[in-house]
Amino acid sequence: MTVVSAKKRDARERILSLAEQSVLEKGFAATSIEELIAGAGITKSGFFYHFRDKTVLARVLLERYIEREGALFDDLFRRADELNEDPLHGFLVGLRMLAEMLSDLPTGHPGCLIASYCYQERLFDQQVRDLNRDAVLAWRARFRERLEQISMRYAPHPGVDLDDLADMLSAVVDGGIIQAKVLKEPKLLSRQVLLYREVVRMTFQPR
Amino acid sequence: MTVVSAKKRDARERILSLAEQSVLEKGFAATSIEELIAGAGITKSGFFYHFRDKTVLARVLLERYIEREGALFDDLFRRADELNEDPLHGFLVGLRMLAEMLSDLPTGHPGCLIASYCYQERLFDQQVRDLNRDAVLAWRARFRERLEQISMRYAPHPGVDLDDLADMLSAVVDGGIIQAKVLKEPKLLSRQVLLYREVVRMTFQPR
DNA sequence: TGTACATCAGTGAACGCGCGTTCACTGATGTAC
DNA sequence: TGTACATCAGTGAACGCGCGTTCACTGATGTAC
Repeated sequence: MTVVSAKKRDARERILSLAEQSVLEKGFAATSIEELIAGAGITKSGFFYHFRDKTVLARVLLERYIEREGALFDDLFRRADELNEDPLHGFLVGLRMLAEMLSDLPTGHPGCLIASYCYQERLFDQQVRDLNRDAVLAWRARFRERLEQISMRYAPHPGVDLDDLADMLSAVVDGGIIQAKVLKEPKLLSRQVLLYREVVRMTFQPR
Repeated sequence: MTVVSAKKRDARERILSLAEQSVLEKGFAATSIEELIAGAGITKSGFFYHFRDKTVLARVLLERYIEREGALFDDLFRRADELNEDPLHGFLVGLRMLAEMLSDLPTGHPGCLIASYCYQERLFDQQVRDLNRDAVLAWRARFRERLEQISMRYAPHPGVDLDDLADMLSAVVDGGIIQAKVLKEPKLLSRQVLLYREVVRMTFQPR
């Protein structure tokens, strides 16, 4: 009940959040258990009480990330849909809300764990790689379904494949995160999302 | 002159190419000098003859990558321009050539070193981070210049900013590489480039 | 209500291994005169 | 053409440090009867 005992209760959660930040900034291999326990205020054995070994940390970290970000997106686009009955307008509103949410992050987006793991894939076992794969497929399915709804009312521009257009949103976000981080221009990411929004508008614009 | 002496002469080059591959698959921290010298067939001291320490390897690796990829793109789009006097058609042809080049890579694109370094930025010193930054800005300038040429003949779709459209190509490539790697769908990357090409067409299409 | 036992969330000390780095040295090739 | 010296591309052995992991143990809290 006291602050101390409340702190004690979620040492595991503190480790996870410290680990996520460190992995996004230095990579998984360079994220040492030593630094995590120093930050979380427990001993090394305490770490191994919560995670059998470092590979378990990698898996839990990714599962947590996928679930959190998935819920965030689903929630955001559900809210956008409630404001609109037209699927195109709903998607456009959702994209605008996404851009606003991203531009509200004061220090910019901290990074995508899927991208980070992708560039260190040989550090991870098959289970983690499959997790990553399924996450990317889930993003595709998410947006693909919306685009399909839209295409039932508005004819898409010929030559634009809906699967590709669905993938493009994830690609633009992942690529935008990288550019924004490297250039230290946080706004770049939300600008890319707004440009993607424009692409969607052009794609379904009557010709 | 013999195979052996020729091999001996470019141990440094062998280290660099082994290192690049390993960094793209495991990250910089997990790429050990030990594995590089085993692959290159020299001793550890041999490595330190060529690179004062590991940070020098990181810098040389990135410089080499930036120069190589820059030359590749410049060459590709110069060839495309020579076939076309219209800047829009030249760019569209260049993008098609890029997509073809990418789809010809049998095992898919090996990865972008800039993206890899970005997700491990705290491992590197300011010099390397600046190198990365300048590289991203160079990509933006490259494409931005082309888009400007095009916009002098064709009015861009309102609401499409040319800087953002320039960044979008890099973003789509970086994001496409990640998705292609994670899904093990090499074709995804060239499909994204072709979709970007379609976006350029839509942007400059007369309305 | 009291006691016995189980579970939770750790502690403390030790382990071996691999890592990046240093240092004195060396054989082959190139250059000056 | 022969000799002296310099440079190039390494070798071999040793270094200490930090890393992930193990193991026996522990105090606080929860549960059964």
